[in-house]
Amino acid sequence: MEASRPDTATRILDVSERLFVEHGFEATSLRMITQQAEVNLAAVNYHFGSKDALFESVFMRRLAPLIASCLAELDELEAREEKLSVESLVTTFIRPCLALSKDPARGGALFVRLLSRTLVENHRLLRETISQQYSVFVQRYSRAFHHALPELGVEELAWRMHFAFSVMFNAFAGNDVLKIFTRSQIVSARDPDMIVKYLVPFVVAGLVSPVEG
Amino acid sequence: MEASRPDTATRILDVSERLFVEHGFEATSLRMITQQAEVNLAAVNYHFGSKDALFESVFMRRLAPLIASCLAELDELEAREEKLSVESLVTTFIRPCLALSKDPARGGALFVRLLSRTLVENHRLLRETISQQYSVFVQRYSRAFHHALPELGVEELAWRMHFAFSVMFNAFAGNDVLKIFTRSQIVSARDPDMIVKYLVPFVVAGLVSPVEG
DNA sequence: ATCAAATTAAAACGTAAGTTTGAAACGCTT
DNA sequence: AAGCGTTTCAAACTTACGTTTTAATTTGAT
Repeated sequence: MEASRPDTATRILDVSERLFVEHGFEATSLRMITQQAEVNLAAVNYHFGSKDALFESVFMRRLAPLIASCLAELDELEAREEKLSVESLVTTFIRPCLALSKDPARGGALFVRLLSRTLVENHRLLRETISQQYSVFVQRYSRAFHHALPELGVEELAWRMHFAFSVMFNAFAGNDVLKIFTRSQIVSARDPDMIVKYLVPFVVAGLVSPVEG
Repeated sequence: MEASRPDTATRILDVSERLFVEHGFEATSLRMITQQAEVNLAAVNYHFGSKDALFESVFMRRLAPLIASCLAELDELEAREEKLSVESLVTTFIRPCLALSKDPARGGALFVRLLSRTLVENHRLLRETISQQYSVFVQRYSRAFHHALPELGVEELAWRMHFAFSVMFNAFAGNDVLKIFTRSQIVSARDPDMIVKYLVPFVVAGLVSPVEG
């Protein structure tokens, strides 16, 4: 028996996710999407209402579970340990990202790249909808890191978290600044596990480094 | 006497730089550009040939001097010191970025954001033209970091440089992952000098952290 | 002042975009 | 099998895009 063909809406979501990552939102046309999804052009507007609403659907399908996974890991860790290590905190974020990256059924590494693109493109969706729904994400991690690194002031901690999530995020998204300048794809030919092997120590070292006098 | 109005080509470049950053290449139309630059629609194609060529001009106007500044700092440092510290190496990259960020006449922080967008959008320009012209950039930094951190294997060093440039780059571009989830703009309300105060220690700590047994 | 080159201007061209429409096909309950 | 809401389909609509064209204007050297 063959794998049953997903319904129209799902086919549209899957193809859109890939095309939005490859070409960006503006450069991806509904005709490209519907052609590759083998559905009628009007199907997008019928099922989602508009191209903008389609984008939001593509986005939220992956983001909600990812955030939930991170917070679940955080819950579990806080229930298990009294004093949280920075490395274990970092891992609560990295493990769900890693799991997502290795699971083609959930879009694999595609969604992290989409998130990255969307962040840089500064979509209205991010500024409005998501920042309201998931502000708890930052709050939880801020509290946890504050307990793990009590010697850091709030400003310094905010910066270090900013840097830490920035580098983790771009690592999973495969955004290699240096590949701009060189053809070698050594780093970008990414085995997700390899990323973590080098990523965690780097991030932890930056987070725990002693404050300057 | 009033400031003389720049010539048409310059006005187009200035407006394009801002609009490409704000809306991206695809979402920026020649009509938006020429309208805000107060020039005729046909001026873009007359002076630059095409929208693609305009983008390349916008991009190279800033990139070439920035790269040159970094390499000049590197030259100067290598001529002055025998053994290079990681921090001084990091600074050869950060100082030109900082100078650029603080100089509105050269586009200020705009160009770093444009570079960031272009990287994520994976433009043909980056894959082809620039990687050939500026591969020396990566080579120089790779050699310098290898001398400063001889105990690191080539693979581990490549990853750490990848992470280091990633976080520096995103810091200057103002790409704050966490701002997705929270309205507070504490981190993003960026005084460039503040960035450096916290950025350098973070990056250096990650780069020099001991290799794991 | 003149003339050739460079630049600006207005208008139109062909194409592709997102969206809408109305009919046909389908699936399910009765 | 009939009827009805849901979904699919082909086609057309409006709009905006990048680009080209042709003429008007400005510029600069003789």
